[in-house]
Amino acid sequence: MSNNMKFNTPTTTVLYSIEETVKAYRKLCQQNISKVVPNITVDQALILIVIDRNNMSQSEIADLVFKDYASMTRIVKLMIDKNYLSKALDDHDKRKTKLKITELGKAIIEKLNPMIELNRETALNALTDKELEQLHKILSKITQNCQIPKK
Amino acid sequence: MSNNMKFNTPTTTVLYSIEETVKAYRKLCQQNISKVVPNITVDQALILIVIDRNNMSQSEIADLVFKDYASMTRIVKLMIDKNYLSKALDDHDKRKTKLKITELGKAIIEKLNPMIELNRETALNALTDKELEQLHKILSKITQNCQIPKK
DNA sequence: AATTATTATTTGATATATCAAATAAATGCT
DNA sequence: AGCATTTATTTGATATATCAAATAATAATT
Repeated sequence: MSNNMKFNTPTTTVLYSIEETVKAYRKLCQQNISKVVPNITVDQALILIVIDRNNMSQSEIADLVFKDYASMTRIVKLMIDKNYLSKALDDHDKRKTKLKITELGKAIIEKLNPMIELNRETALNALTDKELEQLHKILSKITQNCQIPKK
Repeated sequence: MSNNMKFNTPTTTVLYSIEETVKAYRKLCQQNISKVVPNITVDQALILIVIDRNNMSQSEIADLVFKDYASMTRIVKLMIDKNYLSKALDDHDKRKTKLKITELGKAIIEKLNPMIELNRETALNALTDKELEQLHKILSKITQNCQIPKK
């Protein structure tokens, strides 16, 4: 009821402040990543690392990083062009795509790792474990609330 | 130190879960907004309302909603094409743009308002005032941590 | 007043988001 | 086996994000 006392106008709504944070974090990440690997985007960097750590099909990876399949197709294409990735069909299911990190890709991941760690530490500086837990819990609730039942 | 125990891989970092929430909320908003006003995007809807409530120049509005000026230019252009907005030069400073809501725009805002309220309520369902405060506080900290000093 | 610097906005180029429709391969059904 | 359905990915169209460079108007400086 009075829940929204301070969150009443569009400019003071949750989305507003959450989105502000996301944008600030992405900007920080992009700037720092560019210092160690020019010509790679935050999304590409994340996807590269996720592919490296998970042996999954393209759309499973997409789900993991919350990318639309169409977006994923295009991001992957760009990374193949830059020779970070290569693509092959899954032997057992030729609809599926298997993505492999190239040597160049692996070298880039090595460069990225410490910077990603730094970015996280920078963003979470002075946050307590408790706060992180709270944040996670609250965000989960909101995410849950926003789920649209698919019929 | 052990701060990151559970937040160690890229897929479990803050950005990850914050971005998940943002995307879920945006999706909900878009679906609901489309029900009352087809052919408008979440961003356009937000900007329309913010323009209506604030008598500011284009870039001030952009700052308010965290849009890049270039993006703002294009969003505004689309909304002018759809006759939601009109544009005029500021009399005292001809570099500045004054945006005005058209009659059609005003009618659309009327349709949007209740849905925006509903979206917020849906997203924040079952969240306590305390949680909202915590969320706001934690997000502010992170946003602050991510600020890049501009020289 | 003329020149330079700053500010507001735009444009170009490229990356990503999203929806709908198209493909192609695999599965399920009869 | 043959056909309909589902699944994984792609393509097209449009919107937005971001950076750099361009414009145009104002402000500051010499």
